[in-house]
Amino acid sequence: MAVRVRFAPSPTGYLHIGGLRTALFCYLFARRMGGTFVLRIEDTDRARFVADAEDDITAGLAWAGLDPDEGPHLGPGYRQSERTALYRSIAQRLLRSGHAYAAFDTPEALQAMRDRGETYSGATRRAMCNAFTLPQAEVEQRLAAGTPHVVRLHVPEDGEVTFTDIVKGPVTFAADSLDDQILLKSDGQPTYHLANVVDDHAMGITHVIRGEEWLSSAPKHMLLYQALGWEPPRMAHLPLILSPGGGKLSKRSATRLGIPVNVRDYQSYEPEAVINFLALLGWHPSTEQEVFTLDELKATFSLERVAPSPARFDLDKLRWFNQKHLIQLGTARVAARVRSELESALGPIDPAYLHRVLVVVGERLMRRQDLFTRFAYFFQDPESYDPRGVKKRWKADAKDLVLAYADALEALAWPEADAQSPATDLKGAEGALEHALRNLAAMRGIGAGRIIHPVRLATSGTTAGPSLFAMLAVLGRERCVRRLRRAAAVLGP
RNA sequence: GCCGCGUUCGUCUAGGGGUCUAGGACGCCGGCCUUUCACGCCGGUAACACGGGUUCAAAUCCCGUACGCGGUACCA
Repeated sequence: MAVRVRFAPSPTGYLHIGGLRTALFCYLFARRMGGTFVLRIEDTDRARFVADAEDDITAGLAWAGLDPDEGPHLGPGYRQSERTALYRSIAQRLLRSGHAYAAFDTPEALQAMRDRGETYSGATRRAMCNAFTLPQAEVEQRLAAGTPHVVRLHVPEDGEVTFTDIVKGPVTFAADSLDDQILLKSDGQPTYHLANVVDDHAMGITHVIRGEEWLSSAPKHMLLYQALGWEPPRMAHLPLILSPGGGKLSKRSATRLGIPVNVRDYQSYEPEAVINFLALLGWHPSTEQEVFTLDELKATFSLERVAPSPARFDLDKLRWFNQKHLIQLGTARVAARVRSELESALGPIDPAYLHRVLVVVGERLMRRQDLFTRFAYFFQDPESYDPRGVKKRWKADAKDLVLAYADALEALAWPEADAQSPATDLKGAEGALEHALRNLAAMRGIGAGRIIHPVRLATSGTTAGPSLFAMLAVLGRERCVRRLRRAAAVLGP
C-alpha cells in the first residue's frame, strides 16, 4: 500500500523548531518510501487561532525545503475548519452506535471534579450529568431544545488497549486509566482527537508520525478506530527536543541561551544545516556519516533508527553543521543568499567583489552574519583596532613601516582583478604585494613579520583573518593605502 | 498523586548476551602545519543511573528504586 504521511500543525502560533523536526521526519519517511507528504491544518481551536500562523508554517516548510504534495495552499479540504460537517456526522454515528454519549456538565462541575482529583472516566461518569445518569426522555428533550452539551467517547470500563509504536515498541494502557475524551465541543467544533482520527482515515494516512506528547492519547485514538470499524494507521511517536538544561525548550529559556524557538528566527543559519542538525537529533544512520544533504537524508532515513529517548538541543553542534554546509554550498550560492541583506545594510556591492571576499574568507565563515561582524572590514574601513593586537603587534617602528609600505603600494604595478570576471585570479597581485613587503623588510634588515602584523592590524583592525596578501589583494590598492595611512595617524608611534 | 515513555562520555549518539580494556561526532585540552586566524592532521579528557536477579558470560535480558520527560483541558 502506498505510504501517506501527514504533518498536522495547529495554527495557534508560529512554526516551532520542534514542529519542523516532526515535519522533517514525516517528509523524510514519505520520500524514502516513495509515498505522499500531506500538510493538514488543524484549526479547530477558535480561541487560540493566530491569523498569520498558517502562512508562517507554509513559509517555514518551504524555507527548509520540505514541499508538501498536498495541502491547503494546493487545494481545498486540508483545513479542518472546512470539514466540520464530516466530524459532526461521524460523531452522530458514534452516538448511535453507543460508542459516544452526550454530556451536559458545566465548566464549574468539571472543575470541581478535577479538584477532587478525578477524571471523566468509567469510574466517575455515573456521578456526572450525562446520558448515563439522566432519564432518556430528558436527554432527548435537552438535545431537542438545543441545550449546550459535549459528545464524549464512551471508554470501556475494563480491558486494555495495546499497540506497537514504531519507535517506542509495544505500549499498553489499561482502559480504566483513560478518560472519556470529549469528541465534539459544545460549540460544535471537534476536538483534536475526533478530527484527527476522522481525517487520517478519510485521507488514507498510513503512518501517523508525531511528537511524543501524543503518546498518552494514542490509545483513545485506537479506541476510536475500533469503534468506527476502521483500520488504524501505524504509529510513530517521536522523542521531544529538550533545552540544553534538560527541561522543556520554552521560549524564555531558549532565547536566553541564544536558541531561536521559531523557525522564522533561524534566518542566520542555512536551512541545510538546520535540517541536518535536526535529522541527527534522535535519528542515526547506520554509518558514521554526519554531514547530509536533504537528498542524502531522503535516501537513507528510516523510522526504525529513531531513538526512543528525548534529545537536548546543542547550539555548538548546529554551528558546526552550519559551517560545514556553508562550505558545501560554495561561494556562488552563499553570495546569492547574503547579497541583498548586505546591500540593504551597506549600500551597493560589486558582485565580483563580494565573490572574491567569500573566496578569501573561505571556511572561516561560520555564519552568514560573520560578514557583518568579524569580516565587516571587507566592506567598511575599521573603526577601531583590537587593543590586544595593538599591544602585541604595534611596536615603536610600526608607524614608519606601515607608511613605507603604503608608499610602496602606491608605486606598485598592481594587477587589479578583472571586475567582470569573478574568477578571482588574484595570484598576480598577491605575489606583487608579498614581494613589495619582503623587499621593504630586506631593505630595513628586519623580519617580514615585523611588517606583516602591523599591516594586518592597520587594514583589518584585527589580528585574525585570511592570508594577509590575499586579503590585501581583495581589498584593492585604494582601501589598503587609505587604511594604512589612517592607522599610522591614529595609532602613532 | 495517577498513567505512559525514557536513562551509554558535558552534549548528540553507536552498540541489542561473549568481538566493549565501550566506537564516532560536537565541545574542551595539548601538538603539528602556518610569521595571524581558520581548515586539516595527530594525540588527550570523558560514559554503560543505582540495587537485585537470570546466565559459564550482561552496557545488552527480567524485576525494583531513583531521576528525567510527556499526559492527566469543551489546547493542540
